[in-house]
Amino acid sequence: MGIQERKEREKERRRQQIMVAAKRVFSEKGFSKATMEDIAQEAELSPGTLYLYFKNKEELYASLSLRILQYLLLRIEHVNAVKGAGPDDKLKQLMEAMYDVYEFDPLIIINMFHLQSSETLRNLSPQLLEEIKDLSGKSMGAISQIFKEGVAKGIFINHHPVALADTFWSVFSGVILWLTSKKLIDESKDFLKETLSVAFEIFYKGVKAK
Amino acid sequence: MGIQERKEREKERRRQQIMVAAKRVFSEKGFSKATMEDIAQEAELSPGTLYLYFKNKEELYASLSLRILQYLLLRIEHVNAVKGAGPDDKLKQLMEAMYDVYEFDPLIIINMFHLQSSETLRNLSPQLLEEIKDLSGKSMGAISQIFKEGVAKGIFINHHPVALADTFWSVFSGVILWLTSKKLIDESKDFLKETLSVAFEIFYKGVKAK
Amino acid sequence: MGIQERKEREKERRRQQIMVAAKRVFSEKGFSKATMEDIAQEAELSPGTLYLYFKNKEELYASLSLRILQYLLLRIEHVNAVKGAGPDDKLKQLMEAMYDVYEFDPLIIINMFHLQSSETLRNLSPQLLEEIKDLSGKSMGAISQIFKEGVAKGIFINHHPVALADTFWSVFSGVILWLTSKKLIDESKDFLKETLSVAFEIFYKGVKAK
Amino acid sequence: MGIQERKEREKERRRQQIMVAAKRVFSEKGFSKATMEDIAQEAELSPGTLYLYFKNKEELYASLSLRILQYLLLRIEHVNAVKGAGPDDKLKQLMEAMYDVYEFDPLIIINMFHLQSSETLRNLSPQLLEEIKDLSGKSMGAISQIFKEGVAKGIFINHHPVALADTFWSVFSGVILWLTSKKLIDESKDFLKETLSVAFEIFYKGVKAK
DNA sequence: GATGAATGAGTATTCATTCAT
DNA sequence: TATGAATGAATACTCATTCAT
Repeated sequence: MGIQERKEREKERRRQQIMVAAKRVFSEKGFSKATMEDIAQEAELSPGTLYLYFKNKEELYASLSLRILQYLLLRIEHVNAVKGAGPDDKLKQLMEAMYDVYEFDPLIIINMFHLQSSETLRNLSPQLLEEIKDLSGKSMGAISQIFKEGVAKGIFINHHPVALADTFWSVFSGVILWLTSKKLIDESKDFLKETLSVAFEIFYKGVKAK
Repeated sequence: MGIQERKEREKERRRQQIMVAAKRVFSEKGFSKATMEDIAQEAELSPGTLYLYFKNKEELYASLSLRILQYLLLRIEHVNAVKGAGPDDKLKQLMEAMYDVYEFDPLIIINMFHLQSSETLRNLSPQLLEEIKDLSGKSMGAISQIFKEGVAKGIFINHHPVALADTFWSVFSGVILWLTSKKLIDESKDFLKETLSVAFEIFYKGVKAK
Repeated sequence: MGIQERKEREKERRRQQIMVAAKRVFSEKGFSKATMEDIAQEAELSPGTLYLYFKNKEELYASLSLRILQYLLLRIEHVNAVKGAGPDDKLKQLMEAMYDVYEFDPLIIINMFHLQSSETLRNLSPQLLEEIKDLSGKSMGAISQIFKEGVAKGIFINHHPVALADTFWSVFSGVILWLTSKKLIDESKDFLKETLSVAFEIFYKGVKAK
Repeated sequence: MGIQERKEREKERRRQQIMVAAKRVFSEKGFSKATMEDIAQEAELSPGTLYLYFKNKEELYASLSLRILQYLLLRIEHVNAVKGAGPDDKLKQLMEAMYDVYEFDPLIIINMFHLQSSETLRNLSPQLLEEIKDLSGKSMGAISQIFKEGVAKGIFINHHPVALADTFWSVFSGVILWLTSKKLIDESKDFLKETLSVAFEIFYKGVKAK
């Protein structure tokens, strides 16, 4: 078992090593332009080895999303679990959590969108697909929960919590993508943070009842 | 002259025919997965013919953006030109305009983002590139103008008009992309419209001073 | 018949117009890289029109050779026909004739070689093929005739006249191609003439008996 | 080390295998008409494999020239290095060397000419380009050296050694090309050898002083 | 005759994936 | 397990040739 375990750990280490390399390469070139050769080189492995750990290119890409989704859920649940904090506070903390997640892996937004391609989904193993769906659902549920409380207590405007959660996520991803497209992010992280602040301030003010 | 003119029109008709086909195919498969063969088949033409009207795949794709950008600018300028309307009204009309633009061509957001790729830009003819830059700039300028007025009159919160315009666009594109990724748009246009309304309402309330 | 004749002449004029353009384009780009579109543009005609006068690209190219071969034969026969001139004189005049032919159309050498490609021959009409073979044979025969006389009179070394004729032609084409490959011709026509002189001088001295 | 070495040798073997196939195919069809598919088939490999060993079609073609140039230089330098041999002898040996080179690879002439195309040069890697230029230069230099000696000793006519070297090469390539174009080479190697002899004899006699 | 738009077969090149070692 | 050489299907783009007008 000790041996079994060590092997298991070693295997996980390799997966991580590949994913780190893949993240860098996908991040720089995008999914289509990045080649498995690129990733193998970045990971200092041979192309063949990649296929020992990931079924194919799509699954390697998707597994990146899985990791970030895990982190996302962790952070959001942590916000939700704080005792004694009102929806107001939680919303603010949620904003910060989202920013941290983005810092942890700026690809998060692109990942989330790429994942939806039916072509991509077709190539994933059912197990991975299931995990991703599960994590996405839980994350959105946790965000909704915050809004549910706020609406229930009359602190937030009377919209369906899921709609508010969707809108919250939209604002966040919209800002990221917009700034990315304007090439403003690479030049200045401060600018991104500031713009996100403005966006959230507006969102926050707009969300409050009365 | 009649002949010259008719030929010109015929040529334009073909361009449109190809663009309509391209829009469908790109829309379904995305830029990388769509092949020129696909588009030719959809347009009921041979692959070679596409190249009589568009320099290459990138330029065909970009020309789709050009058309939508033209329509976008038209609508925004129209909003701005209304006499006697306050920033409040204009903002509401701007929201409606954006929705119309989206209905005119749902690919608008994806187009805008794809366009930024430096690889893409490299392959465009300087003329087309110039036109696109010009139109994008003008559109964003027109949106900023509305916010400039609102801020100047103390109706909107005191943020830089360009920042507000960016945020406005972010909210819009974020909602679209988010719902697209959830495959909710195809299933229900009403749901999109409603979600956009919620998002804009929140944005609108958040933007108002006091 | 007047009408018939005028049409005939008009048709010939067009053929010439196309051939002049083709010569320029082939000369600049070589056979494979030159496109029918290029030639049509140079001739200020449409691509389709080219096919009214020439069966295909190969035949257009071959017809250029035909013209130059006609001129070549004319010049060589003229040298041969001079009364009272000895083989010595004739050889010198032959050298000059060759140079004139080259000036008339520098493509002559390349043409002669390209023509041999079995792929090319396959695409020629039997009639054109026959004409070309006929002209080539006659030209080489006429050159051989000069050497035949020289050998018979003991003025030239005792080699088979055809071998000498082949060698003569080889020296000429060899110099042209060699200088072309060194890009020396375009830069200086004088250099070509001088090098040809040296080559012919050597040839001349080597050819003389004793 | 043993492994490293064996791999290296295996790799070189593959390069040779491809080059042999390429030589055959280019030889038969010429550069433009030969396809990479043809070559792959001849080499009993897949098209993709060719690109593991050669950057592109141009470079594969050029590498054929490189090999023949290496052999050419080897032979010429060997002639030049013979102690006690006069320019006369060396010239004769040079003739034989040239013939051997031709037998080693009959494509030599065509290769040399194709190489000059600026289009071709553009597609070569700088390293390969440099090697080719270097070898060509050295070969011509070595030939010139023989003539330089002959002229200095008053054995050869008083022309610039480089001019004589150019002429020598011209005669050689001219004969080859001319006979090739007449399809005489394939039918009878003896005929080529004889014609080359005649040509070189003439050249030799013409080159001698007095 | 002349046109030039349309064709579609042809080709170099790339790259995800496999498999013998 | 790991390798990386080999594969071969896939694809953007070109261009000689045709044919309706």
